[in-house]
Amino acid sequence: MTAPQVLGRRERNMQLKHERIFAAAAELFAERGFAAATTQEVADRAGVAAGTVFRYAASKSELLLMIYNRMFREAIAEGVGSAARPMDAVDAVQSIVMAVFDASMASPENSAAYQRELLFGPASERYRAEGLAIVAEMEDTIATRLLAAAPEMDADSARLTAASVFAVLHLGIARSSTQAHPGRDARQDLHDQVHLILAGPASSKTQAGANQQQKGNQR
Amino acid sequence: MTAPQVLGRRERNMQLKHERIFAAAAELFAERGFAAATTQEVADRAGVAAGTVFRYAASKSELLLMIYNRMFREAIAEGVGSAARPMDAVDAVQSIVMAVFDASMASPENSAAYQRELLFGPASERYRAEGLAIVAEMEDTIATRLLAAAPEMDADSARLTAASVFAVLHLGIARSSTQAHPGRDARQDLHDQVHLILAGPASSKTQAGANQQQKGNQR
DNA sequence: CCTCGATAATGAGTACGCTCATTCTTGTGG
DNA sequence: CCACAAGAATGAGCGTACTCATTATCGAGG
Repeated sequence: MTAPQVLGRRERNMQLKHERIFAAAAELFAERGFAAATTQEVADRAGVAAGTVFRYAASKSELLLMIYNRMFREAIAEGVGSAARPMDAVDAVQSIVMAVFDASMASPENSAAYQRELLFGPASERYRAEGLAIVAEMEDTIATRLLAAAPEMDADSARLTAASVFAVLHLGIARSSTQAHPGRDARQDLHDQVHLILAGPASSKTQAGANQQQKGNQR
Repeated sequence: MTAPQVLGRRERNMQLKHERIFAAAAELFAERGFAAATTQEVADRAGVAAGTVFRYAASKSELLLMIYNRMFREAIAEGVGSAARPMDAVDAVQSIVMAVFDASMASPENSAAYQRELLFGPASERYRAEGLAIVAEMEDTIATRLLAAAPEMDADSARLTAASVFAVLHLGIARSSTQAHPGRDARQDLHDQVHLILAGPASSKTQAGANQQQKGNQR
């Protein structure tokens, strides 16, 4: 259905191995967590030798990036989707941010590891570059949305504001795994932070107003 | 000979070893970078066995946290100090943020590693907890300063805004080591981001304008 | 079909962070 | 001064991510 099968056995096998390794890693990370899973286990489950894993991913982290880049992209798409209907720009950005955050909460520990590897890992690696490109796209989308709602704003401010929104999202995901602020509702805090960044302190009527809005009304 | 010697040889030796290990780690990380230095080298330079290092620091990361917590604290104090004279609240926060950022630029790679370990490391460790407390203090200081300038603002908004400022600083330090945005001036971007967060999009004229603004313009 | 160059796969080897059973040191009571 | 308990120091050993010389496999040309 896709391309004509000009693939020889060699390329075919490589493609299958790539898929098996990817799938094995995804399963193991989901079952036991990124930190606890070993590359040997990934190799075993994929039915390849230990060294073979590293012909398909430069590092263990790259396996995580491969897997979560997809999740990240899909969450953004979902958030953009629910922002499609006419909507206040702030709410549109919120729906993107909260979609990513909610997706992260499916496995907070692995998502935190993803954020860590994405932003602090070696830049040379392929899937990290891909992940950073997704971040850049997300920031672009947000900046564009802000500009559409406020054409008098200059482009650089919109871009920097979008970067700040991502920074807050990044730290929100990071802190959700390590219970740095145990008493707080991380989701609500993130929502309020984005609101404060986009609408400014002046526009927040009261804290109660920002804080008490219904949990379910985002999307 | 200095303090009253109530210490036995035992405690005295432990104290000296702690200092030697701390100093050896600081030197090695400065010379070769955190990632390249090994705990064996730290032990050798401190004149102790490999295992002894781990009686004084729970992990290699803890060595880094020990060292950079001090730098972080001092940078904040310096920033707070230069914000002591009467000053616009936005500028006061800027002086804190930029002091930390500038201090980080003395060794961007290690500072990025510090941010990584601080926010993503295991919470149980002693020096990480200490570092997080410094972050909390910094956010408190910023929140208090914002409230002083705008008493009508509610406390939670100030706190969340301060957290956003830290998030942007954190990511700024992270990106300064990995050249994620090569064409950009990271310092200027950080400055502008803080300005946008604190003063809101409406008040920003241009990038240059944000940089060159007068000190006296009240909010 | 056979040969042979290219390259994919292998798995023992390496480096390094960290552990822990053992050894050494210190302070104390007799 | 000696014996001994507490606990600090040691360093060989372990687990794991990653490497690389060697081996297995593929595909093209004869």
